[in-house]
Amino acid sequence: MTAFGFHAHDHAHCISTTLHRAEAYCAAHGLKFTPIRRRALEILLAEHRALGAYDLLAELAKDGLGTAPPVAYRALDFLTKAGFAHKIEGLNAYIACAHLGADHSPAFLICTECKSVAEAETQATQGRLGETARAVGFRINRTVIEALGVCPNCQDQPCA
Amino acid sequence: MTAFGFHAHDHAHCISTTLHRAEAYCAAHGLKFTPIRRRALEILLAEHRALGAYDLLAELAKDGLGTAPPVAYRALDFLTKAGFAHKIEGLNAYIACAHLGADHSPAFLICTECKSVAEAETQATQGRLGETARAVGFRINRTVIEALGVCPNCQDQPCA
DNA sequence: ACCTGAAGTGTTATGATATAACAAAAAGGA
DNA sequence: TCCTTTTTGTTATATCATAACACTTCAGGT
Repeated sequence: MTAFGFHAHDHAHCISTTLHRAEAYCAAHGLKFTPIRRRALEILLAEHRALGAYDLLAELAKDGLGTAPPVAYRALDFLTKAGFAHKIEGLNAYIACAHLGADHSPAFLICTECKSVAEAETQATQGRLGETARAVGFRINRTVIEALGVCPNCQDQPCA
Repeated sequence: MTAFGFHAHDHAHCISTTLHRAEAYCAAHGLKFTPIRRRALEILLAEHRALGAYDLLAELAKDGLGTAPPVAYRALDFLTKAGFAHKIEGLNAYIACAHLGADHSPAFLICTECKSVAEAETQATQGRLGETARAVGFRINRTVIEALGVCPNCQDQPCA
């Protein structure tokens, strides 16, 4: 059990169902869910926190799945392109997608105390940014929306 | 002249007024607007584009203002803390603030073709992200809001 | 079964971004 | 002046990311 959207939940279940969904998605789209890629997703899913590429690599190395940086970056490249993971730009770190399957524009609430991350949905084309874009004729391809702050759990423990 | 919010404008004037505003702000707040810091802001202002720290350093070096990375990072640290510049997380690059003086939550429209950047204002606590944050009790300290896409100028020149 | 081409993997090296640490100099107040 | 704080100069190193190339694996066509 760990924070998910800052709430406790059945984490083992959450991991296994997501892995199965990823498997199904790959089968349906002709993508190869190789051992390295599968294990990388599993590692990211093990925490609802952003992991650095080298942290991921260290975990992969423990399983004998590779030791050089490209191993981790290739896996992350696959996972992010497939929509199974996202990069948190503000942290140079990576996190498993919480809404696997849907083609979406994620937004993140990142706790700077405990490093846990919650994923929210946004409609980038709505809101002030979308208005501004339309007003000046800017075409949006991708959005990076991240809020840094303090999650409810950490607010309850002010001096932890 | 270069793009500003993707529109042409009197750029020399824009640089000098912003520098003067920064000077006034520093005087009013007891901050030291040293030659390195002033020149760094001037360099960032010279383009409405995001510049890498090492690009900035190269420019500073031309003026004999330093050659080692900390020189650039210290200047950027000062400028960002003073609100004179922002970091574009999606590019690991830095840009002069277009709304100097106001304490604000900037949002950016970043053209991936010509690298020009427009700065918009947002109210982070409004919109979907703010709703979600309030709903789960998350306290937002800082937001990163960036849209990557194609500016109107580059849409007009599809095969440039 | 065989070839072939595309995708994936192993590995070395390097590039790009950023900071730690500490000494020297400058600025500003008591 | 003297002392403290801030800024600067410099070396070294940490951290994040990719280029390049050889080798392997696997699916599809014949």
